[in-house]
Amino acid sequence: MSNEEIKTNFIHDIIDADLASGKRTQIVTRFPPEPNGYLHIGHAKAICLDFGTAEKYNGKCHLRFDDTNPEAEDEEYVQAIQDDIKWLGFDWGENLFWASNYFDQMYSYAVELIKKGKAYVCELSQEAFKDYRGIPTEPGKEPPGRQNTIEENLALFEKMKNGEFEDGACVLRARIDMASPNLHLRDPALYRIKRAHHHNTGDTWCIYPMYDFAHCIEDSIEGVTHSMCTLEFEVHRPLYDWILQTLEIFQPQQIEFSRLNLTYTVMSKRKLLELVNEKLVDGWDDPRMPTLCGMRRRGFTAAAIRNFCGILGATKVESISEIELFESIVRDDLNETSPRAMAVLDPIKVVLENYPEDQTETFELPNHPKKEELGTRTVPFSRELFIERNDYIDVPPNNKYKGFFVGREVRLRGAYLATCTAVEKDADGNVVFIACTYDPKTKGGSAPDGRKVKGTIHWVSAKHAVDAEIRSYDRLFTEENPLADKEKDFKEFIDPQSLEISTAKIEPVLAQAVPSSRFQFERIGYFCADLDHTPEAPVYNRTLTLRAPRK
RNA sequence: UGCCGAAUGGUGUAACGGUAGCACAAGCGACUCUGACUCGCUUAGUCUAGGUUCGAAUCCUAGUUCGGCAACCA
Repeated sequence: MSNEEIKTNFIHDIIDADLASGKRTQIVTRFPPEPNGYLHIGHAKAICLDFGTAEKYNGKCHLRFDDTNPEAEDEEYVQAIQDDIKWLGFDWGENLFWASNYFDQMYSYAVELIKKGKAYVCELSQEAFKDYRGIPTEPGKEPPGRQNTIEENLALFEKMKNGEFEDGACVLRARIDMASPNLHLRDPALYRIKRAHHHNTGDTWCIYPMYDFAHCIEDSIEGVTHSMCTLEFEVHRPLYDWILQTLEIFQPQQIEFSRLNLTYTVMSKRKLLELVNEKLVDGWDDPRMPTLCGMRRRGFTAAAIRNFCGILGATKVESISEIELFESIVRDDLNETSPRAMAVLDPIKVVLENYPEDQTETFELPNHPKKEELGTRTVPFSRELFIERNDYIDVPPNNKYKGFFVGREVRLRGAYLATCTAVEKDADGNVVFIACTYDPKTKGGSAPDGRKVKGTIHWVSAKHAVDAEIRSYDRLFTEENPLADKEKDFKEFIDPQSLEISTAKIEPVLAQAVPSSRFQFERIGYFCADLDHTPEAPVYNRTLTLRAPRK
């Protein structure tokens, strides 16, 4: 696998300039997940940028849980998020932080804002405030309470904190500009009353800071120099800056980049949740999901995901990347690293009529055609074998056909050359078994007389074969962009064939593999032993097929 | 009709005033004990119009198109 070079991008240009000018002398970034769901490949892009940038500049990247909304968040996600980041190969070391650990500090900053006349308690209902905020093309109106004295606001805010108001009775607002063309500057809410049990602070607080107030302060406290986020926060940046400037505290620079979108998938947390809730997939770690746990179960590698994110880079252009690029990078990685083995997915029996009935022999086959260091494995061979049904045909369609037809000699990979002599069919014309003769002088697969054969096919010895459940996964949706059609629900575009379960004949080493091990099933694709896999009941997930010409 | 942002082959990106390059995709071919891998070749791009300049994808102006923004979510 090529090491995932961090390409330069516009963010690094900014950092280079900041370092050159002396504005910054060290680089601190952060990845700030809200513990309210599982990480997906879109998050991986952010993780690679945040951690990758810190790595590139010998800086630090903090992992900070942005746990400011206890209603939405849950402890269950905290460990899963950490596991996923570690799996991707990043390490935050000692730098694990929680927004909730700053609640005291945030509260005093809010008090400070009030003292500066820059915040006030507003008793307008959420609904009523909409009226005052106005619409983009027209200025808003001054809400009642905006002219409260500092003392009044201080007292009211304290009451808010002390639980003297009902949930939603009032909020603390920044006093900025009710006529601003940027709606986020029309006196945004800073604190809301919400009696919810917090996983970290318990019932200490009944008021919680809003994202806009909390996030910039978290970054500032931690000395983050470059705070990267996605494009939709662009219009929040003036507020981010306003809060820190008004508070006169350390000011990180917020830099926005575009989200990762992929063809044939959806990325929004809400939509993924719909798939899970409606049981259209088998949970968050369904191998068709773009979640990191799903992709891991599918057999995709962390290196491929990192490499992919690195190749995509970062820009401010809204884009949708082709899944083909990701798949190509996965294949590159898996081709290098996966041991080979043989499995027959659609078996049909071959009988080598001149091979002794009770004989069994074994072959030591290399696990990788180009990497000797991956070693060899023992593969048993006997008179009856399984081969793929489509490796026999009555009449070859073209001269590229590799398989058997009557009279055709092919190579049984790593074993012998064999010639098809006859085929046995049932009343309906279905092939029951194929009769062949093998050439004992071709042991190992090459003929002493130097004759060439057109094809090499894979096989499994019938009496040694183990039945395995194969879960063949494919792209979840039939449309490149399942969200493009506004008339239809994206779930209508789910491909019913995105999971097909079958039973295969696999060679013994594949049964013995431990869960999560990856193989290339020769001539078929890349497979990964599922979490459910046991030697007695093997289960393999298809990660990807081998590259194949389009049908 | 307000504000913010973005426009380079089919897709994702690079070029930082000096030969528009790379990868994926697509097509053709070679090689092959995997129709894989590998290798060779081909197709294809600077949103438009002006301007500055010896020279513009890059700077300026105007326009066009696309995206985001009106949670007590993040």
